[in-house]
Amino acid sequence: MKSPVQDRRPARERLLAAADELFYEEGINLVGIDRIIERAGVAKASLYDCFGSKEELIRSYLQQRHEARQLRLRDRMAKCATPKEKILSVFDSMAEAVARADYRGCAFARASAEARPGSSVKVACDESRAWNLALFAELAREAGASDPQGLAQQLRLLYDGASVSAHVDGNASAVTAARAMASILLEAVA
Amino acid sequence: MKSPVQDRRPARERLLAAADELFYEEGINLVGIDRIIERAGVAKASLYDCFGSKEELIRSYLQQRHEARQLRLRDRMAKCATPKEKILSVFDSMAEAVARADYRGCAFARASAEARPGSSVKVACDESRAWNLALFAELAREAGASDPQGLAQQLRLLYDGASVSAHVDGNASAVTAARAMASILLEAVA
DNA sequence: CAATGAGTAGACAGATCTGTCTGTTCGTTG
DNA sequence: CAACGAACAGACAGATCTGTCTACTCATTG
Repeated sequence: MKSPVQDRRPARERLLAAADELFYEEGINLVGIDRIIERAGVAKASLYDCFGSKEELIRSYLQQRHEARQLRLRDRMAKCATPKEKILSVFDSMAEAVARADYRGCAFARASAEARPGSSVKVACDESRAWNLALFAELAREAGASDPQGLAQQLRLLYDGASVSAHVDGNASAVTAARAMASILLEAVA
Repeated sequence: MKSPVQDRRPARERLLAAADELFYEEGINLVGIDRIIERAGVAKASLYDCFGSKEELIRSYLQQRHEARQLRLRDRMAKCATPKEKILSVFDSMAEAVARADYRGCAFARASAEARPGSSVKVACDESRAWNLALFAELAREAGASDPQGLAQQLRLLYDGASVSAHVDGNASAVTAARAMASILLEAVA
């Protein structure tokens, strides 16, 4: 009677894939459980078997995005010769993301805006941000900056600004502008 | 029997004041009608008489914030001698806001993240952003920039980045850093 | 074959939210 | 005084959301 399962991936994977699409596109609060299980082609009970709660599903969705982003950046940086190039490649990575039609800004910034303070969702967002800053600081140190923390803060400021503008205004040139400003900051390090 | 109305301001004002506090502090989707009317000390029917819907109340809340911000900036800029000082005073205004204990980031960015695409809330956010950019562009033109639009975009990028960092990380020094970078951009105009 | 475990469909409870409606109080004004 | 409008309290409808629960299917495995 019922349609057979076409997608042979386990329920957990299909749920995460559906969550990734829907949560990112429309926001974690506007998307309900029912739409996720419908898109995933999964029973509600399976969701609660796998994740236990919507909150935990959101956390897993964010963690998955964070890890994917880490991989993407590591791949890209591995092709760079110098720390400075690695820093700029972070902006190149953003430019690539922004160019996609389904770009909706930083997933963590968006989730953070919707999350209850102190929730595990908020914690996941903060961890991702901390990693970003640490990455910039590490690269700034390798590049020989006299104040790596300060430079890292400046770089992230540019990164955040570009992300906001690219998303809200649909203005991809903001990323280019941010990269150019970052490049100027790096020239000063010499 | 019932307690008399202590606050003599009309219901509309009290509703807007309550909305301003709650929506800004916790987000437009997490705050329900009931909590607003309770804080305002107003009957539910009054809310719907005044605004017609929650959506319209949110729109009015954002409009009120936008107008208050315009006034604040105009006041501050009136005390500045040069266009460059006026531009930097925008960052000073943000520094002042960030220093407040109840700072929760840009109200428009937050509302925008929670709003449905195409909603009147989204439109209000876009209008506010457009005004910001136009202000920077106008001042950049007065300052004699060769590419006022480009400079304005850079300035807003710094502004957005500082706002995000100050809010999410609770890091007020981001505003100082953004102001310093803006100052460098302006020196280059000279 | 029998047992197990993963998955499915869908009803249901309980909470919450927006918006409507009824009926009342009270100050102002004609 | 009488009429009116603005505000009040609160019940109610209808939708939606999270999370639980029952009962069924089916493939794998001992």
